[in-house]
Amino acid sequence: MSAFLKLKKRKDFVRAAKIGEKVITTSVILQAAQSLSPNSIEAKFGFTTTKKIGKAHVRNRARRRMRAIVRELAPQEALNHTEYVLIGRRNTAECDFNLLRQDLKYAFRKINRLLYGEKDEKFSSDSVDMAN
RNA sequence: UAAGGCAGUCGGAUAGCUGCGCGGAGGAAUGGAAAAUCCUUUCGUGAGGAAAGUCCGAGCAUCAAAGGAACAAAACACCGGAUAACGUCCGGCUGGAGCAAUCCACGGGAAAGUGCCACAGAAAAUUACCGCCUGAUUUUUCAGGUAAGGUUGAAAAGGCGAGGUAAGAGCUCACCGUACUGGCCGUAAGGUCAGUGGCAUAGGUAAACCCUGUUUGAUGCAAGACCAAGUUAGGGAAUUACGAUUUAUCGUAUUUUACGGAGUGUUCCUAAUCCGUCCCAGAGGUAGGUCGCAACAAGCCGAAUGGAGACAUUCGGAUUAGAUGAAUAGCUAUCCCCUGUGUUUUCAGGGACAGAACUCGGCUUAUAGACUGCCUUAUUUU
RNA sequence: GGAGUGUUGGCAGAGUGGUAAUGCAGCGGAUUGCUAAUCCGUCAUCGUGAAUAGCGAUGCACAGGUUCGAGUCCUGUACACUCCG
Repeated sequence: MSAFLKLKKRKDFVRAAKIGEKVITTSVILQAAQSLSPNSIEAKFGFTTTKKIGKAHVRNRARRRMRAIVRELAPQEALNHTEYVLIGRRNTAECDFNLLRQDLKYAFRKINRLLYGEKDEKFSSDSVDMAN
């Protein structure tokens, strides 16, 4: 099993886009929404790469790089009961990996603040503790 | 050595750490147990020559049977061969390009018919404006002959030269082209030699309709098969027969054969199937899952034999991708190659085209760079 | 994965194989004291040129082919859009 749970339904992706919050960086776009079902405790992730960013092998590469970073950052940055959607951009497949990591880290922190406000900072830190 | 042509091979390599899909094996948990799910350890394995475009041909599956006939629609088209099949491949022919090796060509039929050929031009298909010649008339016309010369155009009734004539004309002749006939060579397309016809068989276009011949049923793994949560539930009205009675209600049974109807572009045939009192539910089947589908194939590699070759036959050998919001990644080091700076080292940047989705045979398109073999031409040396 | 449709000036949109229509926008001029409306002209690109004159060449997504001649017919490529669960 992979280190994180995946989003599989189109419905979930659309909900994250419409209801949820959105943060845009130069290398990647992050969307997030609170999970509906009470059963799912852990954070879930989905990846989108449109035809706009390139041909099939470029899209594959972008998706793999995003997945690699999420695997690295998810334990520290992602919150429980939340569904995240990452959308690839034109330079996702080619840019420096460190830049991608910085962008995503920033995006995670900003979106968590937007989603839960300042109050839930504690909750966030709790989850980090739990993850650790 | 330089330039070129053809055929073929490869498509960065190695190591380490952290991870992912699939398969095998072991362990732990849930569970009465099995199955199943999930966690974990370990071993194995994990993109291409085009995986691409979806342009052809097959397997496979469904449509009652892929069975027959006609029509419609579509594709193909020099000749011979190869192949499971093909619009593919091989060898030849014809025409064209090149000094040559070699390359290119949808390359049947225009004397079955129909259409179209703008503008220009007398005329774009059974043509005659100017002209030339003869005769009449007379000072510009008429009748006849002619298709040499002129203009237009992409294209104007074989070309060129000589004879001939009132002027001309294949009218006659030589050479070339072309058509027909015959001999020889070739399986054939065709080649070649000889003869004959003067060519009234009078132009082009079939990637215009069409004609001739050959081939093709349709739909594509989102085909299709199986399991199946949830949801819904049941019966109601009618025909006929019988029985009961409250004489218009209830109960039970029935709606068979014959006959009619039905269906893959259309019509028909063969034999089979289904439906037939009607409506609706049920029969089933949605979400989801399993199979199809993962090591076996008209496949690949090597050798021998046959063949001019495509290829065939025989023998031997190798083989583990299998996802389904979809696995092959991230980082580091060393080497290799390219570009820049440049004497070199160092340094910096970069690594073509591109990602399996049921499986094969082709075609087409994209592709940095490297290598191998053979052939042609030119130059130099021996 | 599969099945189809399309691409024409800045925008919309016609176009039997034979001179690339038309409308809107833009630009120039007329009209007006000024503007709007109206009317007239121009309006793809390049070269030549003093020139928004004239002339020539290239243009209908791109590249080949058939034809005397392709926006149109044939083949391939690119891009855009639609449908099938």
